[in-house]
Amino acid sequence: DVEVKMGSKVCMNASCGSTSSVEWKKGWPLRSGALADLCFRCGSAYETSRFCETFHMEQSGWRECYLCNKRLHCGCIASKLVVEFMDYGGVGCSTSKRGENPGVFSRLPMNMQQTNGETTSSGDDKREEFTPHRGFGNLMKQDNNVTTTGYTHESSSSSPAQPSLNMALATLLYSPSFATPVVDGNKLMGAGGGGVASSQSHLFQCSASSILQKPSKSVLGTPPLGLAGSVGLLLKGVGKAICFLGIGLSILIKSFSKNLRKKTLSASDAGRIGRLVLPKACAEAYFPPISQSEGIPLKVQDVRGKEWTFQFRFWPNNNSRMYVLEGVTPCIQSMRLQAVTFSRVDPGGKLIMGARKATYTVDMQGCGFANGASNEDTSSSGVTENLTSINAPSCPSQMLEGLPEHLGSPHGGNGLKKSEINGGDDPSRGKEKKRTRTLGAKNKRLLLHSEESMELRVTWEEAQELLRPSANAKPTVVVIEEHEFEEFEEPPVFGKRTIVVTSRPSGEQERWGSCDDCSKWRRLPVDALLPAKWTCSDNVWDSSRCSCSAPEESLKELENVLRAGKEYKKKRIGVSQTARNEQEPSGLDALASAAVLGDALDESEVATTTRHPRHRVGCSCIVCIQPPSGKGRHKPTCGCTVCSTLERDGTAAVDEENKEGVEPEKNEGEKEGRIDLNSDPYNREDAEAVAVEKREESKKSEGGVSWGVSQGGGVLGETEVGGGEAEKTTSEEQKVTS
DNA sequence: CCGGTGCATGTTCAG
DNA sequence: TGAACATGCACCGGT
Repeated sequence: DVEVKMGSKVCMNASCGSTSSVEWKKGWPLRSGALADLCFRCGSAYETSRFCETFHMEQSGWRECYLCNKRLHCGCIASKLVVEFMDYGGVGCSTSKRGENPGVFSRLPMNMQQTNGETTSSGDDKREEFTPHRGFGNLMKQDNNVTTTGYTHESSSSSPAQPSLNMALATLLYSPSFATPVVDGNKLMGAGGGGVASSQSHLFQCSASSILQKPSKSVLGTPPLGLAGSVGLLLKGVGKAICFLGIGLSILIKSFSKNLRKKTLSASDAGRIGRLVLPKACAEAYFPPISQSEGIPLKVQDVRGKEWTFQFRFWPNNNSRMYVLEGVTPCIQSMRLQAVTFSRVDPGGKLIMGARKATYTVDMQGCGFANGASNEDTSSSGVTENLTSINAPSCPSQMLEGLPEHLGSPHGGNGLKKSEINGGDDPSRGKEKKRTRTLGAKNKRLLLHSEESMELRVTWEEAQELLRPSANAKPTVVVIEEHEFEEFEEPPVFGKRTIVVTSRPSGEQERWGSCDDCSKWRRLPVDALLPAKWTCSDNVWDSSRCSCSAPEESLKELENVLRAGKEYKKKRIGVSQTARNEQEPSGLDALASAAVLGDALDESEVATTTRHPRHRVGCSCIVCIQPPSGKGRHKPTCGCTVCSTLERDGTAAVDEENKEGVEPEKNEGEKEGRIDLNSDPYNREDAEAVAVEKREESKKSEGGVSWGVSQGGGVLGETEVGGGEAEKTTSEEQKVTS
C-alpha cells in the first residue's frame, strides 16, 4: 500500500498538503473507492492511530472512549469509521467495539480497524472530498442492523439512493437539548448521551453525489467557499452550508466541494410562517434522513458561530415528500439585520447590492452614522418594524448578536449624525425589542421620511459609489451561475467620492477629490482610495497641497467636465424628474424598500394585495410585497415594481444585468418615482451632474461639505462587497472624458 | 379571534 | 406526464 512516488501527489491531509514524500501511503477511503493519498508522515500517523493527536489536537470534538478511555476524535472523516456511538451514551473506539461489530471494521481498509485514525477536519472544505464513497456507505449500512440504536434508516425512501448523513458527524447537529429526537418513534440516544445521539451506522453516504454527478443549472461550480464571510449557515460537521445571502432572497445550499445550490426564498419561505421549503434533492442530499414526518431538530451554525435550531421535517406530498425547515424565521430575519450583500458582477463590474429593507436601513444607520454604535440601534426610526410584520424572532438575542461587529469602524466618525437619525438615543437591545413590537409600518415610513432622516436620502447611485471594500479585504471569488462574485469577509466602507478625469492628450487619467473642510479639489493618484472623511491634511500625495491653506490647482479641465455633465443631467432629467424627486421618497428608505421588498413606496400596489387576508391593507411585510407564485404569479415580463425590484436584487438580477444589458437611463425614465435597480449605480452622467451641483453649492456656501451626505463613513453590517477592484470600477464609472 | 399546523391544490418544469 | 414546489386553506388549540 505504499507508493514510492514523489512529486506527483498531494497529501490529502488538508493540514499537510505536502507534494513530496519519500513514501506515499494510503489513508481513508474516498468516494471514488480509492484511498486517500497521504505523505509518509501523515500516513504513518494515520496508521498508528495518531492522526488526531498529530493534526487535530486543538480541535473540538474529542471524546473519550467509554470502554478504553482512549481519546477519540469524533468529528472527522476518519474517526467516524472507527468511533462507535453507544446506545447508552458516549462513544467507543473501534478497538473496543470491534468485536461487537466485526461486520464494520473487518471491512475497513488497511489498518483502519485498529486505528483511531483521524483525518483532516481542519479544512471543512475538504471534508466532502474525503467522504467515503457510496459503496462504503452501503457497506456501513449493514452495520445498521448490528449496532442499531433505534435509528432505522428509512426503507421507503423516495430516492433509491437516498443519502444519509454520517451520523457520527451529524452528532454535532444535535444539541444536548435535543437528546431525544424522535425518529421512528425511537430515541436516538438515551438520556445522558451528552448530545451524542446517533448511530454510526448512517454514514455520510456521499449522498450528494447524485447531485454532483448530475449537475443542473442550479448546481453550480464554485470553489471551496468556506462561506467567505457570507451570511451562511453551516451544518456543523457535515461540511455543508446553507448560505443565506442578501442577494435577492436566496438561500445557497452548498457543500464545500464543488456544488452549490441556490434557492430563492419565496414569500412563503420568508414569510411569517417560518417554514422554508427545501428542494427535495438538497434535503435528501444534505440533511439527515428522516422517516417521520415530524422530522428532527437540526442544529445549524452560521458563519459567526451562532447556532440555530431548525426543525427539519417533511410533509407527505402526493406520493412524494416536501421537505421543510421550520423555525427559520428568526434566522432569516437575523440575516436581514446583518446581511446586506454586495457583490460584484462580472462582466461590468457592477456592484449588486442585495438588501432587505430592515437590513439595509439598520445597517446604514448603524454604521456610517453610528459613531460606533451598534446597528441594532434601530432607534426611533423603527426600522425593525418590518420584522414584526412577519414574525417576532423567537430569539431576539440571536438576532442582535449576529449584528455587525464593524460598527466602530474608524470610518464611521463622519457623515450623518446619529443623533439626527435616532434622536441621539442609544437604546439597548431591550429597547429595540420593545420598539420592534410597537412600531408599525406607517410609523417607520413616516419616520424615515421625516426631516430628521433627510440626510439619509442617498440615491441608489450615490450609495453604490460610496461603497468600497475595506482596505484589507481580500475577496473570495465565488461563481454563481457563471458569474463571478467577489465575496469579502470585511464589510464595505463608505468611501469618499472622487472623480477620475481623462483630460490629458495622452489619455492619462487623473483622480480628483475634494477636501471635506475647504472643498478644494486636490489631485490624487488615479488609484487613490479616500476614506469617507478626507481633508487636505490627508493629502499625502502632494506635500505642497496638504493643507487647506494651499491654493487649489487649476481646475479648468475638471470644471469643464463637470459643467458639461451638469448640462447633460439637466437635459435628461427635466423638470418632471425634479418634481418627482420632491414628492417621492428617495434615498435609503427607498433604496432599502426597493432593494428587496419591492417598491413599498408604491403604496397602492402594496395596499391592494389580497394574497394574505390576515395582512392588513398597506402591509409591507415580505410576504405581501412579493409577487405571488402559482396562480397569481406575475409573468416573467411583468414590469411591476415588485417583480422588477426582486429581479434586480437577486442573483436573477445578476443574470439579467449581464444578459440584457439594461440601459439604466431608459429604465430610470420608465419608472418614475422609484429607485430603479436597473439603473446603473455608477451612472456617470448622474454622478457628474450631481458633482457639478454639489460643487457649485459647495462653492456658494463657502466651505460647505462638497458631497453632501456622501461622506457617510463606516461600514455596512455583515456585508460582502465586491471590492477588490472597487476602486477600479469606481474610477471607470466616474470617468469623465473630456 | 388569532395563529400555528398539516395537508391539498395549482403551477411550473423537466424528462 | 409526473415530480417538485409555492402557497392556499381547513382545522385545531390557545388566548
